Amino acid sequence: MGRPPCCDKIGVKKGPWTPEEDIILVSYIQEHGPGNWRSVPTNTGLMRCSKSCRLRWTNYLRPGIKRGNFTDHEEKMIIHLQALLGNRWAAIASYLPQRTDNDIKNYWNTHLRKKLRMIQSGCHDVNDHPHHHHRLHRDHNENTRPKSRSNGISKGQWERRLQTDIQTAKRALREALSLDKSSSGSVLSTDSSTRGSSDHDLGNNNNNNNNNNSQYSSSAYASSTGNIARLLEGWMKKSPTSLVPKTENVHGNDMFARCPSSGLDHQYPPFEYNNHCGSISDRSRSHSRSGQEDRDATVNVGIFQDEIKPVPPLAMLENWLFEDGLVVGQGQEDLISVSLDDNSTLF
DNA sequence: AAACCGCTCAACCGCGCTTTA
DNA sequence: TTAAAGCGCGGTTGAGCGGTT
Repeated sequence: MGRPPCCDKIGVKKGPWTPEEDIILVSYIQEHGPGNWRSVPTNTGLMRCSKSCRLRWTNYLRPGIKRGNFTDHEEKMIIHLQALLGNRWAAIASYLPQRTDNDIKNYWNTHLRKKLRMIQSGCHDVNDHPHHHHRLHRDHNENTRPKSRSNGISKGQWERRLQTDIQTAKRALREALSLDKSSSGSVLSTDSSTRGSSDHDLGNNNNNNNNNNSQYSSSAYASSTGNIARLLEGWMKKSPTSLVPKTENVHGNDMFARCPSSGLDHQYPPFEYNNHCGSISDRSRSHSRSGQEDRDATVNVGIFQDEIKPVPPLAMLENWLFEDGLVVGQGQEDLISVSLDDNSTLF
């Protein structure tokens, strides 16, 4: 007997969420906090599956989410984190607290994978005009994520393969980024022409001044989402201290100034972000995947305590990536040994 | 102007894994 | 120990949009 569905399929609404539904969901979470999703449809009257509610919250309604154009820096972070971690989108998203794993996955699939493929194939014409390229092929073989789940490779094989993959990815990445640096316009830069009106923005601007997408167009629903965001903002301002992010902008455009997750920075984050490069200085090197330790670290931090996860020090990753073979920076061997010998630390 | 086509992305599904009671 | 609940992810779908013909 298999696992029962998270909800019965009868009478469950599917499809895009309406602003009214968003408000209902947000109001409920405002009162009860996220979690116990199974009870959400029951208690709110939403004709939605509990999983759908959770996804809607985590991907779109949760405070601190930035939507819309990815900055060059975010793009580069995604690229080299993907090279490091494979398609572990949640892990990657933990370094970009304003972005959701779904958002990053979509961005990777629709933009970055294509760009990297073109770069690696020696084609430098990476203008991302939608009509200059054929539809993305679903090339599943290029995933670097270990597929131990599906193919049952052993941990040893997994690690060797990961190490090989990492080396390959690092080479490719160095090439890509050197191309990027050598050109006046970033090779990997976000092509705003491809993003157009489909970019949804919660009414917040990115504080990256290098990002020239100062004007976003927004769809009707984006503005609806913006309304929800404003509703949340108001709620945050009047909420008890434990729930109130100590920032005037809960949607966190100033993530690098207030990090790790603006709007969530009241959660005693283990890392600080560098304002400009976005790197993370390690405040607490020793974190554990142990649930108890995580819980201990986030005790009494409010209703969003499940939304911050400790992440490995990105500065180390960056140093390792960019300085590999050039300068043996402090911590590189550490990182390699950590990542390959102590999975509990990195993963 | 309309049909067609390709792209984007929100949303869904299914599955395996982990956590919790 | 077990089942339920939740999480993370890969894969996919389809509406909406914009460019091309």
